[in-house]
Amino acid sequence: MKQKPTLKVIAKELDVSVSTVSKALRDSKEIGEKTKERVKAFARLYNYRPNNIALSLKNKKTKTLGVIIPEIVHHFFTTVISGIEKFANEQGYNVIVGLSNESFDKEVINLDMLANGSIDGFILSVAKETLAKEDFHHIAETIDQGIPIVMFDRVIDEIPCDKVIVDDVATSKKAVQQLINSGCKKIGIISTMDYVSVGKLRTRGYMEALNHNDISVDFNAILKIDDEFHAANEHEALEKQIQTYFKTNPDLDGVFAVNEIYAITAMKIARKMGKSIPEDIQFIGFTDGVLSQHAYPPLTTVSQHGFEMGEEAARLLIERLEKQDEETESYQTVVVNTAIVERDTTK
Amino acid sequence: MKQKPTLKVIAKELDVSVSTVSKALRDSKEIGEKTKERVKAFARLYNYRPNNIALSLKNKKTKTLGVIIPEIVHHFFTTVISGIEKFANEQGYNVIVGLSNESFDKEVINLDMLANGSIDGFILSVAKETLAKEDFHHIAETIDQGIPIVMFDRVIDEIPCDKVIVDDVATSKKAVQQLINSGCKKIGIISTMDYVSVGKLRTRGYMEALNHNDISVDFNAILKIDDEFHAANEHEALEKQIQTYFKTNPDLDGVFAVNEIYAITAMKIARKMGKSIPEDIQFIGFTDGVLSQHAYPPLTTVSQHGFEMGEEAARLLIERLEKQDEETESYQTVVVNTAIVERDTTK
DNA sequence: ATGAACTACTAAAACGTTTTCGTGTTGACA
DNA sequence: TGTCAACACGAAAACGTTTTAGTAGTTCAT
Repeated sequence: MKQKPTLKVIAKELDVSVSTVSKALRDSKEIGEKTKERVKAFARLYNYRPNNIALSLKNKKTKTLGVIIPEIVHHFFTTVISGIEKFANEQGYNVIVGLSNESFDKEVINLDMLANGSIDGFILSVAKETLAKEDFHHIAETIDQGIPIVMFDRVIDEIPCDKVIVDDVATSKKAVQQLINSGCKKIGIISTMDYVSVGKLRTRGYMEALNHNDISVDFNAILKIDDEFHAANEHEALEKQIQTYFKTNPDLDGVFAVNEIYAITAMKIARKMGKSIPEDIQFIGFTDGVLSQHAYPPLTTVSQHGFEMGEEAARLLIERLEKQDEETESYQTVVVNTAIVERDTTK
Repeated sequence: MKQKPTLKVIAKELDVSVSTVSKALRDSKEIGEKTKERVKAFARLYNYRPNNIALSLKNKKTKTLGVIIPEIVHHFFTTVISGIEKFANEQGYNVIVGLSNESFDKEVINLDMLANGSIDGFILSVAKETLAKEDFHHIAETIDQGIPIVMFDRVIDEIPCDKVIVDDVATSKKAVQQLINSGCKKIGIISTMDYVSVGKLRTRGYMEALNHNDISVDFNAILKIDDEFHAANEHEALEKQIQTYFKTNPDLDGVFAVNEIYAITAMKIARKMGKSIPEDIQFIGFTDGVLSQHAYPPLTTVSQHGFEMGEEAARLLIERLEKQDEETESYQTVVVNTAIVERDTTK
């Protein structure tokens, strides 16, 4: 087992000082050519690599980003991570991930664990429980300690920081309009509880589309899924809620769902009730993932471009980190555009 | 913006020495009660947290694990990560992820970037390109530098290290046997190229099952998907290969696919060719993910218990890290068991 | 011959901890 | 009164870097 050489051992071995070694490796002009060569050759031979931790301590920056998301087993989030990773790596940054599992406490712990110098900044999508509690002190405190945060997807309006979102209202309006254009007369929405910002906004877009077409909104056609945080039978509960929803709304011929799972589950249930898609009832989902692509029939969705969101988030964060405190320009909110990808659940 | 207090500023503020502060906070009996209280109160007030980087440098351990996987937009891998995260967090470890994107070079870079002191050990699933090249020097070197590696799923036999796998041969045999028991007469397999260890092993299990039932293996019924590493049209290429496969094997009434995507894509194509599932042709996939659950019809799969694999991998790694060099017990290979979850693509 | 200006290097501090080894002040005991 | 523990604290080293501020030794012009 070869131990990693340090500057000190190289120095001793070559009988020069540590500073000479350091400077030689960084090609300082203070050091003579022959010594430089000697040092570099030795370093190459023993495969010297500067110790990252020591550098972090010295420079007071770790070159790593902390990404905290509610759930990793989720196509949208992993796409975002891919985008973050790509951009971050290109800039020489690493990515450390924390999972909140939609839990407030775990979010706090994760923030805390990493805010002790392990990372330079956070990219965060807020846990549902946190949104429900409306307790954001941990986030505010982190920012207050000088650690920048970029929020994406699930953001908090009250917290001033960089944000990456899609225009949920406009996009949803567009999606519902598409349903209307395809001949739907009675359109429903399957959304989340209002405390989830995106659910609220998408519902607003839904209503705006209806209003815009002089269709009165039927509040019974608005389903807000109440998901217990991590009940074991989560998925059964979801099915049950959608089932009763369809029963109370038998005349639905179009459904807009705010995520893939809701859409696909609804489709499954509709099919079970004997409806054919898209003849009897049409569907559009939000967030384009593998599930939608491979669903039966393939689901028409609005694509959020998660990869791009990740890249943007990483870009915002790294730019702020590198700018340091020079110019503390104000916070940006980047809106990445969306696209409806038409597949077989719409006419 | 409150700056994080250090021991030094606390010491100055309270007019004691740095060592006193450190000891007081760690409840050393060397320090008098009143001083301890004074220090603790102050620390609590200013929310003091020891700087992780400094600790890492001092202790020569970072308490973080590096996880390098080929692809994160993949249900199996994210499940494994969840398992790793859970176990790691419970033990006070963080997880830093690197994506190889199935590329040899990116794998090398990732290993290199993190091996400079950033992490204490690796959990790794090898990139396809690396397996194809059979160039494992970067992995061997990392281990040689004293950084332990745990491999999972895609492992390398030649490299001695801890491993977490499923019994691919036995499981595949079981799956194919199930197909046989359900009345399939002509069973095919959709696998990967042989250099992907799991593809090879699962193919072996397939053949063993046939042999065991005195069915001769038809090598035309064995499809080894040739995926260009990240061609843009990756998925189209896959469909095309499967399509010609079905054409050359018109009498297939059972298909065993080594992953979800292959299975689902094959089902889609079979359906397009007018076959009904499971009446005309039955399917079993490997790796139980959302895709299988929500496929139409819901796909019978063998579940790999990715979460458990992640937990096991983290456990092996952390145990080795904490044991340090005391007892260098030999490497373990943990085999996590599998289960066939029957859904609607088998009779 | 003197000093200035290079050249090529070294010493030491600093980043924030923990820990080992002192050290000065008490109090008790002979 | 002198000696010795016990007590409460401090100084300094160490982890591996980078960087600032020297410092010898040489060269060159005056």
